[in-house]
Amino acid sequence: MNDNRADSVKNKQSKIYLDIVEELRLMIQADGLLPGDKIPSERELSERLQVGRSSVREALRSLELLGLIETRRGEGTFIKVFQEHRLVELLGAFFLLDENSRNNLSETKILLEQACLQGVVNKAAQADIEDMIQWAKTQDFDDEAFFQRVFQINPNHLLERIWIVVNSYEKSAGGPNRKAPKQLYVELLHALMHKDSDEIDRIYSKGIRLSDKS
Amino acid sequence: MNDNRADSVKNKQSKIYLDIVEELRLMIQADGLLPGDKIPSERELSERLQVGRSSVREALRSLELLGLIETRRGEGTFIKVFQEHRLVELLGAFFLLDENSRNNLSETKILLEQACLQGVVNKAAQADIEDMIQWAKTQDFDDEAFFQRVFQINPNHLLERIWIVVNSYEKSAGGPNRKAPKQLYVELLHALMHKDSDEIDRIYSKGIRLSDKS
DNA sequence: AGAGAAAATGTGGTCAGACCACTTTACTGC
DNA sequence: GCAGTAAAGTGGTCTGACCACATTTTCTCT
Repeated sequence: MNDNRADSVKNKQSKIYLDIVEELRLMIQADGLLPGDKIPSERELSERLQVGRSSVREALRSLELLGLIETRRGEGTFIKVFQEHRLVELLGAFFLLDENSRNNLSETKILLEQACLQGVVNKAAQADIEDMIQWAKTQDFDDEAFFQRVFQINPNHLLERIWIVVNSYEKSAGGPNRKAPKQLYVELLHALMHKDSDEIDRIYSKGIRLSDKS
Repeated sequence: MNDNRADSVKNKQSKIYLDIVEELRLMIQADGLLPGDKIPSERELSERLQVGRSSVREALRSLELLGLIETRRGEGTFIKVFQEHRLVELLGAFFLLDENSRNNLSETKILLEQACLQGVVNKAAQADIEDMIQWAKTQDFDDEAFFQRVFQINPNHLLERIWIVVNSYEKSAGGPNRKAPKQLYVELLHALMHKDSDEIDRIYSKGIRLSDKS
């Protein structure tokens, strides 16, 4: 058996499908593939990586359940825009989080949101904030939708992605359903526009986060 | 959603492996299985659900990647403690193929560290801090090892997990090699013990994070 | 030549069976 | 009783075969 896979040489330590997940990650990274792009077919991957098609499928199905890729019968497999997937809800359905984890989730989420708000103050485009004020005035939204947008206008999208995960987890764990008066959100946006950090912190901590105590 | 295929009568609407995931969920719930418990073997599931073993494996491998189950060759498949999930790690690995996110690594890391320090002030056991002071005085360590320990004594281990990912990726992305005089770290620990938030922030931001500018 | 139909091709979806590697259990001979 | 070995059970992987669906190519009839 000449397992000539440049990097992992006969690495029986880990399971093949995990290797493939990693290979795919590298491949996507190397080729600069973006959401919507097509990745090689199962058969081609199987041949290229010198593994059975079933192993390739185990890897792809895993990534699909994770929401990272999407497969369309007869067409192919495509990279998916990462968004909130029902998967995380599934997690909640599987196992309940213990009290401690739940608190961690809540705390971490708040922390990310506070950091995001500061980030917006320091680095977001003023125009984005103004747009969001218009949006807030005309649209209906809940707490989640609000912060989703706030994270979008923060240039640090890594933070956004972490928040998405944590937020999903918290929801699936049956976290508190936060919802403050719309007015507060609008005030928060104005404070953001005026770069009034203290006011932002006050509205967020004392106002929006008031109702639920963790 | 008309996701009603429990009966599975020629219902080609959804993929088999997703059905199996759902079946497993119900099975676990019905039998009241807990972490550590063993679930039926692949072959038994295959027969019981009247599906191919490869489909069963696709489902199991997906759940395994999610960290919901654990498989041990020759033994079987077991339900895993939810705490050990690695969703954050996984998603993190794929997030970072996004070029833009890479630039946010340093910023996010600092943010996590600051948050961790505040968390230690508010919630860590005093004894842990004292232990760490002893450790710091007698051992040799670098910046990474120091914060690794700080995160460990912070009760919020979710934060730790996130940091681990961000940190490792920053390293692999060739981030700055931070290293402050040992004395500063010791001072930081003392400030932690005295719960002097301002001092902590000062030492961290102006001292330890002095050299590198982001 | 053009439009529509039919066939070929490509791709994911699923299954069955065959081995392998490893662990647990049962059995056997002393 | 005990050690050593055989058998059974279980996950890990591969191969090959179909099916279902979508796209592309080819063919046929006007």
